[in-house]
Amino acid sequence: MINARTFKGARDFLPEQMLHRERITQIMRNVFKKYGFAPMETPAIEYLDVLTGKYGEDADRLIYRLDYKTGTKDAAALHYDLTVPFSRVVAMNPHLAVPFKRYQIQPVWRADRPQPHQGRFREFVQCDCDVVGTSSIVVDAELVAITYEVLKMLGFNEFVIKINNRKILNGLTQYLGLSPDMTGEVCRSIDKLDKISWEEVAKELLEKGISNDAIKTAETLLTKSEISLSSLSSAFAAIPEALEGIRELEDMFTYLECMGVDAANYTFDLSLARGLDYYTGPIFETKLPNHPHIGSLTGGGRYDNLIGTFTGKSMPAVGTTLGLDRIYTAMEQLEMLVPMKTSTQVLVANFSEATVIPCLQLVAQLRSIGVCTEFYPEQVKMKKQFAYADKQNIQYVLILGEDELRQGKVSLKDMRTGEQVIIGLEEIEREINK
RNA sequence: GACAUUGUAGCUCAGUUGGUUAGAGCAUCGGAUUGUGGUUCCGAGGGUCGUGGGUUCGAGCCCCAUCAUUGUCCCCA
Repeated sequence: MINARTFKGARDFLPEQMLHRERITQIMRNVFKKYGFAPMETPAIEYLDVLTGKYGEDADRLIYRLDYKTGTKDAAALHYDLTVPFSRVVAMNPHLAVPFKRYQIQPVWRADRPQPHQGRFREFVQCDCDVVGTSSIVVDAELVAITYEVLKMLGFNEFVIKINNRKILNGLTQYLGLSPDMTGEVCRSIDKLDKISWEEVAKELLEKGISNDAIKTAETLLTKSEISLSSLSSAFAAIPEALEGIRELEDMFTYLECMGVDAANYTFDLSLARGLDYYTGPIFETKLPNHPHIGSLTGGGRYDNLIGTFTGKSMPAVGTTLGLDRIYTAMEQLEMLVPMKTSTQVLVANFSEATVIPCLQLVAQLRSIGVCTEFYPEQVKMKKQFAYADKQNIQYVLILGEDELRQGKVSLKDMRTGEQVIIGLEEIEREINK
């Protein structure tokens, strides 16, 4: 016998999960389309060299390499995200009308340690929307607006979209008198500020060889609960790159406000870093402040140099990912998902041999007017059929038995209230839509 | 990859200083005079106690190994 089991970090989704997941992605699709994004897909499998060298050293180790022909030019891997494959597509299709806006919903794979409670898996679904071909910060703002709109529609209230800019972080490193190649290290440490105290971060920075002076300087900027962009711009007055980043964010916030995004749900956060190497401009990430153990729900940013790694010519691009599994995990833990086992609204009971034909005609009629209807396939006790409806959370049971057939009527029971009425066929639709 | 945690029925767990035939709740299935669920009552099935060694007259319990789990870190959606 073979031990039936799922691969570590991968999951099956039964109907009660899939109904929710489909609802979530449907909301996303609708919002993406409303903002002018069109669907796209890329293969799950890519040549290894297409993927490597874009994410940073740590992340490269998490790419799922396939054993197939290792060490050859054909070395392959499962895609680690959807942004890099998308960039490859853009590089291969130079005549795309820009700005090109696409969304893409597919599983991705990462070879790290699963932590389901935090919403971390090896196989998980990313829902990306990206725009290439424009440097306008308007689209960066639109991506944040999309994130806001989707999360609001799903019923989230206490979420924060943190926004920062790689240009500001580069400026910060300069400001601290550190060499540019320290930016990554410094960012990784300060990024932890939402989880650990400044003292612990400072200790980590010291271990990384950052001078005490630099740490002291950093402290004045990072330990203010919320440092404003304007106060930062006076601190960074002599650093042109940082000033540019600050201006971009000021514009972004203006746009967000006029698009009606609630300021309670987004904030500038100097400590937001994001690990992926390819980001160049604004970056953003959504967290639930009351549930910090759940990783970021969404994350994205501008990556103006990524497509250039395939073409040699840089091309502005910005995108964000909505993490279906993170969102789902959060909704599960916050008890935002009402139990659902089926879309069926009406179960027609199978009373006897003599009523099968009229029942099937009734079922067809209900389906033709868009009512999701099931006919119980076997003639078993009513008790069993009602118990099935109950277990499946089907709201209505319809009986067309011999008595009803004689009267030309049906019995309709509302399983939630327990009420049962005898009505004519033409009244069914009105009754279940009551 | 580092540290910690836990492995007993499908699930959640009891199981005394080591002592007969390993228990409960939930879930599943069947029944309570044959046209009605979610409440109740009765009954049934289901476990080589993660695996392999060792100690012992005797191991679910003690020892060693191994596999797996879960959590934190790292990093991320």
